[in-house]
Amino acid sequence: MVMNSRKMKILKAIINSYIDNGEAVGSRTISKRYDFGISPATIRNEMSDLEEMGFLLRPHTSAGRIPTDKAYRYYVDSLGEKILPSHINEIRKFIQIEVNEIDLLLKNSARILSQLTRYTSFIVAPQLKKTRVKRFQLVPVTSDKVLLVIVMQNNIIRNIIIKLNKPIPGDQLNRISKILTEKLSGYRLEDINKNLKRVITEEIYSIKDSVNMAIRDLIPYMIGNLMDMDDINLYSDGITNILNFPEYNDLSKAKEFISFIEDKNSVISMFQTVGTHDLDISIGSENMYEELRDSSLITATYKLNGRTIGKIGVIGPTRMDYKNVISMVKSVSNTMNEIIEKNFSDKNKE
Amino acid sequence: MVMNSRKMKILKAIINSYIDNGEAVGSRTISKRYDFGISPATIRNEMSDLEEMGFLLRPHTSAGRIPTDKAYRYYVDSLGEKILPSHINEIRKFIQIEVNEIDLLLKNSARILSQLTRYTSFIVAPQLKKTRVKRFQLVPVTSDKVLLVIVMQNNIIRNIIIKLNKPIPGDQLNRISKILTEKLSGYRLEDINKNLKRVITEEIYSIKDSVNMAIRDLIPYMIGNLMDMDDINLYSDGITNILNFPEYNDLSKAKEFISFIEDKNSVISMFQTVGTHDLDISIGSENMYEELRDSSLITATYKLNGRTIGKIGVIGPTRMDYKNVISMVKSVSNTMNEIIEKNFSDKNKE
DNA sequence: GTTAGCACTCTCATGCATTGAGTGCTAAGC
DNA sequence: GCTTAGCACTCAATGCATGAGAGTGCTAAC
Repeated sequence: MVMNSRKMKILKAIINSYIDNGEAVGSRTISKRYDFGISPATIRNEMSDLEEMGFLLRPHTSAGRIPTDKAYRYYVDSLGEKILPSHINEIRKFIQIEVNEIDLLLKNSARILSQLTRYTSFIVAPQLKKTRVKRFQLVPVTSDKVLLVIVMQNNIIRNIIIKLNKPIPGDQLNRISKILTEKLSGYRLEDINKNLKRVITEEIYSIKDSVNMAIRDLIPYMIGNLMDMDDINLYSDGITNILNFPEYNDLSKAKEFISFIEDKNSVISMFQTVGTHDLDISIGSENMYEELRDSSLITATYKLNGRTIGKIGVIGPTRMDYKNVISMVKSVSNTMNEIIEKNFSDKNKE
Repeated sequence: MVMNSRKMKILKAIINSYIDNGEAVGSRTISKRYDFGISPATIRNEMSDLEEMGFLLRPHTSAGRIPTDKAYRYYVDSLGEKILPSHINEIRKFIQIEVNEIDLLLKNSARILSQLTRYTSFIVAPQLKKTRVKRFQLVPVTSDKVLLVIVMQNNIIRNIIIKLNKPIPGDQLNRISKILTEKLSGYRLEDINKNLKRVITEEIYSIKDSVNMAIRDLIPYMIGNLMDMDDINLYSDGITNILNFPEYNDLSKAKEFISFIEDKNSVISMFQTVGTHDLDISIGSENMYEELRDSSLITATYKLNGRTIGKIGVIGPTRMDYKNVISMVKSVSNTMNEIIEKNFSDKNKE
């Protein structure tokens, strides 16, 4: 049995109809709604073939047919690269081109993505451990606490509050900040923590300066805290959107799904199983996780200086409006790239 | 008709039973489960009285009776102040006594509160506008961006990134930070923004110093950004917990509830309608919001230096395990107070 | 004042027949 | 040989009747 253009037309019609209504479609429906110039009986024959080929299945004898994961895959592949970004203006307006804090950008992007698609959106924040440090600044808070502000080379900023055993005189903090910046800028966060730990410590310890003792006191706390800071951050939005879809009218199913996507760790490892292309689509059974066997996942990346620094994604039922969702995911990722480029790229290096 | 001790015993038995099972309770059930030494028929008479008094109602003739909001109110009032905090160790362990960032404390508190109660928890973060500033520190980010770190007198820290028109030389930033701290520390954030805006501006403009021009450039941006920072922050957790309760098996009801509590603004204004006691309870129809007519809200406050700075709350069905929830809300609020006292109070003033 | 007995009410689950959508097959038509 | 009208068949969904079960109110006896 081989696919031909008429089978293809019918398959697409079935998929579109099913995506619209969520109801199994029969031969008469297709014949009436689309004017293919062939009778329901003929369509029945073709549908029977498509079923044999694994593109359709019947929930039960007297229902119509619904597309299989294979059919969605075929459909999505046939859409190809033709899908254009859309809603660009809406997205830009909502996300704001001028955004200074990357966290806000990610949060807003997750929100607009879930609002546009009506599905659940996720955004994996950039991991900082591979990022290089540009500057340290210590700020006194109380007698036994200092704030360590870290400015990364990509202009992302992180705060760590460090509790000291011995207070460091306030007037020494600027001097120490300067030394830390001199000695440590350009290193990756993870290197400061691991490999270079000893080297750096020695180098800094050897400083002939009045603040030597204060630094000695500070360093261990700093190293301990740097890594805590870097757990992967995840933004999500529209988790309860799925309650609007008939496939989750079964509450136990909805709960299973929600408890999966509410678990930060499962979602993060889910993101690690998908590809790393600019756009990846994972349909139903293609997902590694049992809990997502009825869901599709559309992911894209966002970049800084050409390097992927994070991922965004939308999860919805396999009966998903792929065309639109793909286009929106593309748009949001493009817009994010543009904004990140503008606000955080190397061009802005001091 | 007047309440007597037997009626009271029966009413409490009915409420407890209904809280446990969520099923209307009949006279035989009470007679069997509790050994009151009276027959179902007698209980029936008493129940009939209680119904007349407005404490019970029947969903339909052949069902048992369920408590009204008035009954819950009576029940809760009769619990009085006797309820003791519980789960203290669990809470402390989870929240961590040593917490440096208040945001983390709030997030963790919301989580443990929803996990313990199995309902939805909320925490309203402290508003900063009434808080006084302790220190400013500017940190260079790029040539056209500086980071303004604000340390409040309660040791809460906020970052604002300010985009400049004219770059400020890096070596002037520490000097400017010092001037800003000298001139502005002790003022409330809102005063810096509003009333004192002009005065402060003039005072700072009058500084005879080489950095005068830089400050003139900075101030307008700073003032514009200060207020943005202060939208009320809300943490919530366990929103989907309600799906576990039979009263929300009706999906449309669940959706109505979820879309209400997912809307930050409704929740914040809801918190503004409840009392400001250490503990407030709002049962079913006592709530101002139509969407909460079947829900109860238990709120408490948390304090810093004896002044209420925020609220915490739990929302669940009116058929709520009041005794336990009240006790847990009390515990969490107590633990928060303790931690805040330890880590953020005036005692830690420099 | 308490309680056993009883008629009554109402929901819920079950079973059964009906309906309707959809299919596959066959035979006739182009 | 492809297309299609006709028809028997299947199966979920719907509606309806029925009985069981839980609970009540009332009455009369204790």
